[in-house]
Amino acid sequence: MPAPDTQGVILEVASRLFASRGYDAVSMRDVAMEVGGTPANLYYHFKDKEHLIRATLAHVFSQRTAPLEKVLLSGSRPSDPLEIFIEWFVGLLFSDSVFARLLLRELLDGDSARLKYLSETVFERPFALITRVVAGYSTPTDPVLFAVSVIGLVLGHFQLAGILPHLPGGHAEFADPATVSRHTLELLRRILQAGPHERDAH
Amino acid sequence: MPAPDTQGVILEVASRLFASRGYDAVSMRDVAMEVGGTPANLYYHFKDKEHLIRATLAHVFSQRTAPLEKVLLSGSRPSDPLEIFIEWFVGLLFSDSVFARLLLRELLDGDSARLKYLSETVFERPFALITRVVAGYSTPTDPVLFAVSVIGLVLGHFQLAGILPHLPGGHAEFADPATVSRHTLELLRRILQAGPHERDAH
DNA sequence: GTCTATACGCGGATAGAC
DNA sequence: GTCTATCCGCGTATAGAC
Repeated sequence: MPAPDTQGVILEVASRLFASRGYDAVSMRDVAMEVGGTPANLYYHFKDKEHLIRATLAHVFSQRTAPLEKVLLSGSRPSDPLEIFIEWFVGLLFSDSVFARLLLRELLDGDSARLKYLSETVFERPFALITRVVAGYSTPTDPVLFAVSVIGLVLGHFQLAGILPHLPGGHAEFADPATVSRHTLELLRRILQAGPHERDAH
Repeated sequence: MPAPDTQGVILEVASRLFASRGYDAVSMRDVAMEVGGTPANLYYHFKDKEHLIRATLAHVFSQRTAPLEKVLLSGSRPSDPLEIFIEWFVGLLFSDSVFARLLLRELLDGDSARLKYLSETVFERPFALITRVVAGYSTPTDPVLFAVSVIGLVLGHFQLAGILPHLPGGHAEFADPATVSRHTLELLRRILQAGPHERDAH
């Protein structure tokens, strides 16, 4: 077994806490306590709280998006890449709340510098992959813009899942991954088939 | 002119600060200072911070969503209700960062009790209205689920607007309201036209 | 690497005068 | 209604021993 690897343990604990409660609501004391150490030791491994946050984000985002490349290549032949992506992304969001919540936190509160940093270090690749996937279809507008729609649609469904049960007509099943996955795919297929380029598609 | 109305002033200031920095990062002192008063006086008007937050949210959400009913009715005839809604919602999100950010904050961090409270007091009506709008078209699946897609799609575009300029191919114009509005409408129209119920629509 | 001890300001919240 | 004064715990961060 590998050495205890304190840094890794800290990042795991921090990612869980930051994701569920937010950066401000989680103190260095909280993280240290749950790691089984002291705040002082955290400051040995990370210069300050901001650096711990950045390291946590980079760790989680890069780790979780790394499989995408493989997933897209190794899909079973009959399914199309868009389906593979949607199912992977929906599955990730709904099953991995650490990833999901940290991502939404950054989109909401990440300052421009942090977003730029994260884009360059981790998001560029996966976003380019998704753009290339949708570019394989005959998109009604610019593929990049359409990629944003695809990601946004899934993200939106995930976010609304929490409030949906309280809204009129909002059955709980509308907020489950299988439904979201099937439904968004259905919508996207209709868009992809309805265009004037229909003949060239597929 | 109406009386100074301290409560209202507090809510305005609080909504601005909470929206931009988050609840934890804004102290009662911060709010008091910007209001031109003291923390003690805030506690005269609101039991504690949690109550101030709830009052702020209810204030902002109900105020901003109130016009929706009128907007949907008074649309110029040639445009369809979905277009009216999309343009209103996109415009609201992109022009009113207080509303937009508080909404996203709640979807992310609102506990179930607060989401239930907000749903019952302010979101039920607008959501039902939107559901009814989309139900006027031949939606491919359940109208409620489709309403979630419509809201989610717009919300997703708005959220990604902040990071888009840093991503490959992410031109700044893709993140502006006019583009988002036009583009999402284009997508939705394709979905609405592609269904097997096409003949019955419109 | 990890600890103990500690500095010091800021946080929510209340008592009681005006 | 609004203030001054205050309590007290918790926050980040560091010094220095082990």
